[in-house]
Amino acid sequence: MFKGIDKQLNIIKRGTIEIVREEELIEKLQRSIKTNTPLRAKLGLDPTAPDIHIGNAVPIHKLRNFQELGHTAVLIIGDYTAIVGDPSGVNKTRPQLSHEDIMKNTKTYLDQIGKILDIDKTEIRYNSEWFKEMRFTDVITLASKMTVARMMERDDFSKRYSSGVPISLHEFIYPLMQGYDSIMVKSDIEIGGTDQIFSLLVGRDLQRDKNIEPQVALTTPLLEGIDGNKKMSKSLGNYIGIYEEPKEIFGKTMRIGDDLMRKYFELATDMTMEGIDSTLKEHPRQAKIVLGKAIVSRYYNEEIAREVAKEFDRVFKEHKLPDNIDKLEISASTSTSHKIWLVKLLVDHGFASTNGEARRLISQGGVSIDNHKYTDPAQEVDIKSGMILKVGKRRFAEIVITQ
RNA sequence: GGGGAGGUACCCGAGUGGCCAAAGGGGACAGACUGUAAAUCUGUUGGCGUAGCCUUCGGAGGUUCGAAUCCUCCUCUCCCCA
Repeated sequence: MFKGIDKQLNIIKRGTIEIVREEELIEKLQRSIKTNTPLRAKLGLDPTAPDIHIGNAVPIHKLRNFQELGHTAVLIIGDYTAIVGDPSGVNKTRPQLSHEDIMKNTKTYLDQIGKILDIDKTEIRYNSEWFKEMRFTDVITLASKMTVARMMERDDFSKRYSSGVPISLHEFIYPLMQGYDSIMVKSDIEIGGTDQIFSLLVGRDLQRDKNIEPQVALTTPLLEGIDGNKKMSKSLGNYIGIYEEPKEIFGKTMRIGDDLMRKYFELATDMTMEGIDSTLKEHPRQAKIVLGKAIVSRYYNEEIAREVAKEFDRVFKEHKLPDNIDKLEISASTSTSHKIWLVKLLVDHGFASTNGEARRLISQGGVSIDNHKYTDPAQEVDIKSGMILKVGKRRFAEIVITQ
């Protein structure tokens, strides 16, 4: 029923940074095979941002690997840990989320996770299940398992402390909560990004303290955002969301730096290492197209991937118009002559958020209609249906005048 | 509880009475170059139908012809002592 140890290990180890400890993982796998019992692989996600991107999808795909190997995927929705906010790797206290935000984010999370995991086979648990029942004395007891010195060994905390950035007391509780989750779901293996290692190890300590066999901690690399240097995150705006339009996913992928390609291939696609190696020998642009298609295929399908790649070439290589241009409807009643102030046109239809921004776009040569560039912010244009408005390099709209 | 230092635009950070819509950097946006690359270079980056006007420097008052800058109170943060 379960694959052999080597086969399983091979899959499990791809794209991981560290396994603490590998011997224990092997033991667990052996026992699993012998007793025909699936292992429980845990991944905790805090619904702190409403979207999943290909960076935080990395550990989710790792969880999927376990699921495909026949083990039990346990997904923790950290509706209580989200109240605290994971201090890992950040340089300031995270804002506390309201219950409504958490519930809203949870909903989109679950919708999106279905793109990666087999939801029906996934054990989904909310950590409010046990945390909301806790009494203050329980919290005190839990807190007693951790020392301040150990907490301060962490880079993120010690840096904040020495540079005078506040650390709130409740942030110390976070890893304890995450570790406590492991006890409650009887975790055999916990997956997390490399920045999670501390919390994962705390889980082991807490389990040991309760005389439970410690979980194996498995870390996956953090994926840099499309800017190429900072960790991919929603708040930095350097992410590729798995729920974005295929052409957005593809376009954003094409914009990453060449040297980031290998990592994206390895962590954001299902391609084999051999396939990746040979693809990277091609012209970088060609390789990047393969990458873009692979990522789109992962969350949509190959046909859509082919289409967006084709469209991309049309627009940016052949400099033609895209196949599908968003319609920009203008009511005829706005003006009888259809003469409209360009600035107003841009602002009214979301191409700029303020008049100032629209003026800037225009005077810098970023706006054209039917290939005619307008550079005077005071410009009024005579618009007709069918005219093509272009803003910047990649925003297009076809003007449609409605009665 | 006592003492000290601070809160400046999206972020970091300069600015101690007028020359401040506020240096510099980062980010973002646009342009050039290109492979829509990346890197680099140039420009823009509070609002307003913009040679002008309006609103900003934690909050509320006050002094002054004039306040980010001085005073009072409030509030938040950091450090030292207890």
